[in-house]
Amino acid sequence: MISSIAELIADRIGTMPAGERRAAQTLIASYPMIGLKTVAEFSAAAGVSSPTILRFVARLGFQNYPEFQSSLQDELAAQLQSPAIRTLNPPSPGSGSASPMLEATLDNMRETFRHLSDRQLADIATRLAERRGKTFLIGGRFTDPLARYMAAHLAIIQPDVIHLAGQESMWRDRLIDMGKRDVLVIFDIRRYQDSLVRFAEKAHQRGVQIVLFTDQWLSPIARFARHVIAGRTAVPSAWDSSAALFVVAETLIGAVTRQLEADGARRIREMEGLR
Amino acid sequence: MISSIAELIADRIGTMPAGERRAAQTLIASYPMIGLKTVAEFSAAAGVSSPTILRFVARLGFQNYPEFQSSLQDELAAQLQSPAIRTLNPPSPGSGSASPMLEATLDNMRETFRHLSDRQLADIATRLAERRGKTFLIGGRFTDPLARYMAAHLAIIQPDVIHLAGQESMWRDRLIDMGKRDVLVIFDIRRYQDSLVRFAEKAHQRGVQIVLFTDQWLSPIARFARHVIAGRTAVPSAWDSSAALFVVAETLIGAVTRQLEADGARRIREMEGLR
DNA sequence: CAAAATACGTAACATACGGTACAGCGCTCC
DNA sequence: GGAGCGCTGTACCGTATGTTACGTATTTTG
Repeated sequence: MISSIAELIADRIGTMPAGERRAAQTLIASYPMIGLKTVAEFSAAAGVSSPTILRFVARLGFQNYPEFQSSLQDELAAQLQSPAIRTLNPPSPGSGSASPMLEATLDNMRETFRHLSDRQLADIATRLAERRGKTFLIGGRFTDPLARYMAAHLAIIQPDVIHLAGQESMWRDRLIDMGKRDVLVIFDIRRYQDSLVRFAEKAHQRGVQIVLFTDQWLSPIARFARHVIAGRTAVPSAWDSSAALFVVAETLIGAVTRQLEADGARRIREMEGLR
Repeated sequence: MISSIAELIADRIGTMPAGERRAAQTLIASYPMIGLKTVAEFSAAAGVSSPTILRFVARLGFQNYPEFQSSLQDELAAQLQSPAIRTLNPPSPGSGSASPMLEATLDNMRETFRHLSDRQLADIATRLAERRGKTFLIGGRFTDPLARYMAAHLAIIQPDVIHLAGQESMWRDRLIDMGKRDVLVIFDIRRYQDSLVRFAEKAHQRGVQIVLFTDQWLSPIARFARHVIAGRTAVPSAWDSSAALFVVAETLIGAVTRQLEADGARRIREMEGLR
């Protein structure tokens, strides 16, 4: 059953030629506001010509553009009048043909944060913000991108943020630079990598404070870690999901940024100047 | 402080003559839908003449009717785009005061998937699974980790998955290997990177099919893309959030894996053997 | 109660909006 | 490599829309 124009588009977008598909994507991207404007504005936003927009609405089954707009407006009106039914798509949260994957991921995040106190996050953020030493980040086979993501942001708001990439032997050489005043952020989920565990242990011996992102079964690195963040990873897929950890990472990035606001703002301005 | 047109009307309705007051009441009654229709319809609904409507919007301080409509639309858009602030939406059990960051992220994901049909995801997955050619992945400053994450998974279940890393000049040299049968997955969110846009354009000219992960404002690369995935990125933080795109990426990885199950399983076993 | 001012609607007008015909281009399929 | 088809944009057209001028009705004021 097709109840909204958005669904209608999703249903037919596959059969559309390139130009009309761009129109469809533009509309979906800022649904449905663009559709309420004039054909000229719509076409400009989509980067196509007016006739393409008209052919697009025609393909959706509307006689003309005004009819299409009216339909959008009716949809909007219905949405606004019953905020309860709002999220019009997932009528029964948790079911929907939508995506069991999405539902599981959302659940994972809620669960992850339920077991994560604001206090704990704040502590970690503070530790990362007080720049007594350097910040190292590293991850496993699938989680290294998370380390990179975090490093990319942190490196902008403070100095001495180092992502450990490449071969295992490369990291090991960096150990010599690491000491009590430094922090090591490690991402490690199943199947836990021996190389990471070994590395964490050595760092720990040198007095480095370890912040561990892992799954609910806890990587063995938890033994050495000062702070452990355990994220849910189970989803209906062949792979584990790192999405919950990703969100925690973003939250942390935000918190650190806030704490460094004064310093950070200056750094960011300087950086913008350099680009 | 007056922030909405509704407030503006409430503020001035006392000073209006009878006809304009009826117009005001009619608009408030079904706010703001009537205001988006034509002057003729508005006037009919209010039982007054067209000029009265025009005098009404003029009294509100607008130069002309279209300007008034644009203002209404902007207001609507703002309402729709921040689902979190919207009507006390059910805090969903287990959330509590926890983190506005988390709430915003969850909303972003729901919104992102609401605009994303199963069909579209399936199409992209199929395209990635039918290995006629190679699969290239690349991302921007903050999103390159997402490209890596996806590449790390895809590379396991199929051959010829290449993550384009390093300097811009490095990618350009890979262009020569790219052709009609290949797919290029690009991650690009604000602020869009010129280098990526240029690269996408050249790839497009070579006939490469582009799958674009971007934000709701659409990277200019959307012009060249065969498939566009627009994720919500707004969160209460100094940074944009890529979490929604991350989840889409994971979903896609899962879908591709399922399609390649037969082949994939064999490959995974072989790989395990090699380690 | 008269006269003026204000408000409102009718009707004419100009603009810009949606719609269409047509030609060029690229793509696919022999 | 060539022929056919389908998609797209340019240019133009008719019209519906917002806008304005003006005359009438209604209220207000001296």
